[in-house]
Amino acid sequence: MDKHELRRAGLKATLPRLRILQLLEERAVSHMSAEDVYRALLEAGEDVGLATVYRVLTQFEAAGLVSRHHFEGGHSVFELNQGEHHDHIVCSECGHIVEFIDPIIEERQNRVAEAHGFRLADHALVLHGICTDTKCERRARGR
Amino acid sequence: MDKHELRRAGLKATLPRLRILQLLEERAVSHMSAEDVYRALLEAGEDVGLATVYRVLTQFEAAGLVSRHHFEGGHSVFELNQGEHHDHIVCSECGHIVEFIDPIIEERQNRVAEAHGFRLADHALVLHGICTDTKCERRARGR
DNA sequence: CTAATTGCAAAAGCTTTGCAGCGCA
DNA sequence: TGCGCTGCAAAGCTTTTGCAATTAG
Repeated sequence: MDKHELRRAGLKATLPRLRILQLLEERAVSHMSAEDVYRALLEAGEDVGLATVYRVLTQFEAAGLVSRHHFEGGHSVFELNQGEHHDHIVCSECGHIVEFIDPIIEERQNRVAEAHGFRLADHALVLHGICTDTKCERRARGR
Repeated sequence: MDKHELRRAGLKATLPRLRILQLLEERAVSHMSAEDVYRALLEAGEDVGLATVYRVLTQFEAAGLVSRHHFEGGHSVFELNQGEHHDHIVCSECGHIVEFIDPIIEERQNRVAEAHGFRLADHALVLHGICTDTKCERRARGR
C-alpha cells in the first residue's frame, strides 16, 4: 500500500500525493518533469495544482522516494527511486533517456572523487550524446 | 590578439565581446555564470547589459570558444575552451568545482554510449559529491 | 554606408511562495 | 478539532527577445 510508504516518509496520505506516487510507479521508465506529472494528472481527471505537484515532488525527493535530475537546461525531471543505482545517457537531439550501469565507471568515479578530496554523496553521472537509435530518431522527427 | 580569435569565429570584434573574452582568459579556473561575468564587468567599470552577456556567451558557445555547463539547478556556468577535454566534480555543499580527466572513464563512456546506440557528441560528464577539502570547507562556511 | 551589435525593458519559461480554505488523522 | 495540505495567483529567477540607437568594417 502506497499509504504506508507516505506515512513512513512522515507525510500525510493525501489524494494528490497518492496519485503522484501511483503515476510514477505506473510508468516503468518514468523520467517526468513536474509539468509532465501535472498534465498526466489533469488528463486522468484529477484536479491538482501545478504548485502542489512541485511541492509534492520536492517532498518526495527530501524523503528519498524520488530523485531529481537536471538533465538539460531549464527543467528538472523526477524518477522513482527503485532498485539499484544507475546513471543516464541523455540524447541532446530528442531528449531520449537511457539508463545504464557500468561497474568500471562506478569504481573509477569513486577513485577519482577520492583522489580530489570528494566524497561521492549522490553519485550522479549524466552522459550527453546523440542517439542513433531508430526509436529515438522517430521521436526526434516527431518534435 | 583576441580580435583575431573573434574574427576567426565570424564575430565582429566589439568592445563587449573583447572584454568578456579577456575576462574568461584572465581567470585561470573560470566557471562563471552569466551573472558573474556581468557583475565582474560592471565592477571593472564596463557598461554592458546583462542581455549582451548572455548573447555573447551563447555566440561564443556556438563558435566553440566556450563550453556551457548546467551544473546545478537554475543557472549555467561558462568556461573557456582551452587545451584538452576534461570533466568536472561539483561539490553539492559549496559549489566548489574540480576538473579531472580519467582515461578509463573516458574509454568506458564511449563503450557504454555505443552499446546503447548513442554517439557521444559533446562528451560531458559531471560528478556530484561533497568536498572534504580544507579550502572547500572554508568556502562553505563563507556562504 | 550597411549590416551587425548593443542596451534597455519587456516577456518567457520553470519553480517557489503567500494565503485562505479544505481534508486527513 | 487542529494542523497539515491544497489551489490559486502572484512573485522570483534565469534566460530570451523586440526594438531603436550605436558601432565595426
